[in-house]
Amino acid sequence: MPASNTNRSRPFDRTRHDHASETAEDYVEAIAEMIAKKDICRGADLAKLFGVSHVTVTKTINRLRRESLVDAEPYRPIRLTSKGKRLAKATRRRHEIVLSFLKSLGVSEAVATTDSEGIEHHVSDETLKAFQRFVQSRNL
Amino acid sequence: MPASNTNRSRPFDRTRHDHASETAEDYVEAIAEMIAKKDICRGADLAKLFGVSHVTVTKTINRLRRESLVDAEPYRPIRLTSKGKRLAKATRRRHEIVLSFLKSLGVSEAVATTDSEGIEHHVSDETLKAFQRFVQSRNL
DNA sequence: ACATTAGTTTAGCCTGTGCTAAGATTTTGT
DNA sequence: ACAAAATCTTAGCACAGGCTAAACTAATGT
Repeated sequence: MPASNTNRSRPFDRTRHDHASETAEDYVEAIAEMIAKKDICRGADLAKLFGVSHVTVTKTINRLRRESLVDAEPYRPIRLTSKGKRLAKATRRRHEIVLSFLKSLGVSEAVATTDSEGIEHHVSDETLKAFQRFVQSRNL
Repeated sequence: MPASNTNRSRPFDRTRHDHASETAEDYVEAIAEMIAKKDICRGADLAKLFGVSHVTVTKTINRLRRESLVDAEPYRPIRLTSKGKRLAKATRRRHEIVLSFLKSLGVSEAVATTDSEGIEHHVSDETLKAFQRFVQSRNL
């Protein structure tokens, strides 16, 4: 969530809600990627990807539906709403910047992949811009 | 937790447990800092610092006690066990590296402070070393 | 067509982290 | 000494995200 990341008033404002939106970001990003790759996204795929049970996926998807990020009838593949697509796009952009930044810094591909997953949700717009500047300066 | 951070086998291995250990890290770090500063740490201080109710603090402290990170009798100030102190020290080191790294990158003090809070828990040893190298190279 | 398999949902449980309200204990001020 | 203030605990609720077991629906193969 680019906007809310910027407006974090004070430190230590990370609560249950922050965790929930991180999960939301991970899900919409993964859903968008799967649809791009295989034209379809099923809960079972997400369960495998995230290493959780399909039941957990169902529950989370229901929450995302409540939040109008995801659009899916029972027993049907999962799609993103336009709101979900927007969030997925923003999350992906952020993720890519963090990943290429870590690689530019000299972190190995494997570790950069893992760490960028964790870091992407905690990077403000200002820091993201600093990351971009750095990558750009390295790729001259 | 430096060790477990390094050994993350695959991406997306962040579960309830990861969130719980982030909380643990934040708590022991804060407790150590308060004791260093004011010689004493009370739940009410933590509640104010983290912006949660004191009841939430009590519950979390109870969990940390179960995990032998914290040592406290009822209605008494909170202390760290040696395990807690070790974790606090490691967390603090990590935090400081991330913070000075962000500042070296040109991120403002305020934003670096906030972002380092979020990022510190997701940085592997390899990435941390890359951060250190960068800071060092800037401070020549 | 229909049985098997794959995928999904529902029910019911647990833990962590959040809350308010109410009660208990310590500390503090007079 | 003791009332007021500060601090802490307990009880009881909510929600997110984890699980297994069991039931249901859809897709697939012969």
